[in-house]
Amino acid sequence: MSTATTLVWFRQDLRTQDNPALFYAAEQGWVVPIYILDDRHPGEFDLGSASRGWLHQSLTALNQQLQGALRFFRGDPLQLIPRLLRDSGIRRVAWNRCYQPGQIHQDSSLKRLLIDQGIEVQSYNGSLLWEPWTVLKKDQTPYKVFTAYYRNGCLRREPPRLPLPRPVNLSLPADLPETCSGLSLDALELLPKQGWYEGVAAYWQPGELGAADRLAEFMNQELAEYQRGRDHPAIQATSRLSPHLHFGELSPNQIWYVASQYPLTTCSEADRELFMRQLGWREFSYYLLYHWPTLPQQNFQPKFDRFVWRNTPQALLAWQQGRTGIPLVDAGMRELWQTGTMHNRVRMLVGSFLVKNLGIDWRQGAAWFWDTLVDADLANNSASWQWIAGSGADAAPYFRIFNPVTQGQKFDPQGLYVKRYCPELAELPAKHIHAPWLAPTALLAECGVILDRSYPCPIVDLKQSRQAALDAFAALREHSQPTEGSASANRGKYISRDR
DNA sequence: CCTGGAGTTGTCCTA
DNA sequence: TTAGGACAACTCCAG
Repeated sequence: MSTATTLVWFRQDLRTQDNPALFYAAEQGWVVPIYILDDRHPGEFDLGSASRGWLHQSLTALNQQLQGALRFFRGDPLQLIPRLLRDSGIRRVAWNRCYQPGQIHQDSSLKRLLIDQGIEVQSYNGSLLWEPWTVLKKDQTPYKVFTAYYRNGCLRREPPRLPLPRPVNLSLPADLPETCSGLSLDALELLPKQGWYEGVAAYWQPGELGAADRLAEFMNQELAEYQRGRDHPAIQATSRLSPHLHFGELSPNQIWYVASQYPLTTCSEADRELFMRQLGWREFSYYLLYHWPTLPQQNFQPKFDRFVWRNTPQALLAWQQGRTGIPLVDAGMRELWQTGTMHNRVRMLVGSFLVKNLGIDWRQGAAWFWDTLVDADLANNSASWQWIAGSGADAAPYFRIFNPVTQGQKFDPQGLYVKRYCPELAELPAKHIHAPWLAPTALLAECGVILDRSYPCPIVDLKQSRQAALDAFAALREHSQPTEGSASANRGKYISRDR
């Protein structure tokens, strides 16, 4: 194989458009695309079950885009890639960077290893608008506050790179040695064996084409109502692009430029900026994870280490299964189970409920989301759970505790969202749907609701548990010590999570 | 080094 | 009914 051939290693960039590694490899000659499933990561987060199902479909789609030339492998990239290069005689490798701490570590080891063997290695930024190490304050330390990071750190520097086109005339050689042909996609065993994934799959169209459709539909149908609708879970007003983004079926750059160039005759400046700001939040999560790699395991604010979480497996199970007796919480948790996603506002609310009303460690919530969300993303998941718990960077103040009844009345006033996922409450009038335990007994009977039988009573008293949380968080304050938040102090160590 | 303004998404009580 | 303030300091960040 000549030096004009590049091994292109796909990871979280499962697309052919705006894919720097693929684009520049194709410019240079032949391309051998590979995917490696590494599900024996030592000290790394394994893919959750929902993500594995999505990945299977996304790889199917990518393989179609690549005319069936994608080669699948399973194992350790540090051993596989050097072997593939040896066996095939290919002397160049390209990939787009990943940003999980374990991946960064693995990639730099691999890069060193390959360069020592005289292999040319090309790595690109394919998944972030701004590289985390380029956005720093004047004193060269990383930001901890979103608004300053986004406004002064990101928006004032040079704009994100423009998206690249799909490579024309992709040259995909077929004549590689037998040992380089890899496995079938099915041999990766990504599809969950249980039937539940079929329900999830019905809601989504994984893959580059599905992602492009979703983006176009969001722009044309939903962006104009974004500000007004995005907080109402019964309405489809959010972009639902997160799983596509997570697997790199489209890049943030593609979204950024489609949005920023969208004519203001159709949407308002406020809608557009609010939406683009969400991409900013994604950047901020990756930024935090990069500069504070312990974000998935350790409280960003060390004073939370003193917090004593309640170990109540039954309450955790009730939360996971959507039978806490709080309709909006249960609706959200059931949406998650049935569709692999959950509306953004409801995520905050079920998170607040788990941490503040049930007093359960945010890591337990993060672990469940990790396993069940099709958009499970280490950066977003960790940063967001720490945000809602109050332990994070620029987090919600501890006294900001969501009341799921009030939130329901505000954002699901008709109870349509609750009714969709809690059909046993469907007959209840809107006035009572968010707090059935307060409804008149006669009315409940009339609507076919038997508390503790057809639908549970609340497993906690909202008012009492709120006060308990306020007291517990206030106690953290009394003997608080100076916090050491230095980036360098925390860097380097990545401890595997106990699952 | 000092200073002052600001900080995603809330709730509850009071007037 | 509704609007405004309290909640609790504390750190961050820019000038």
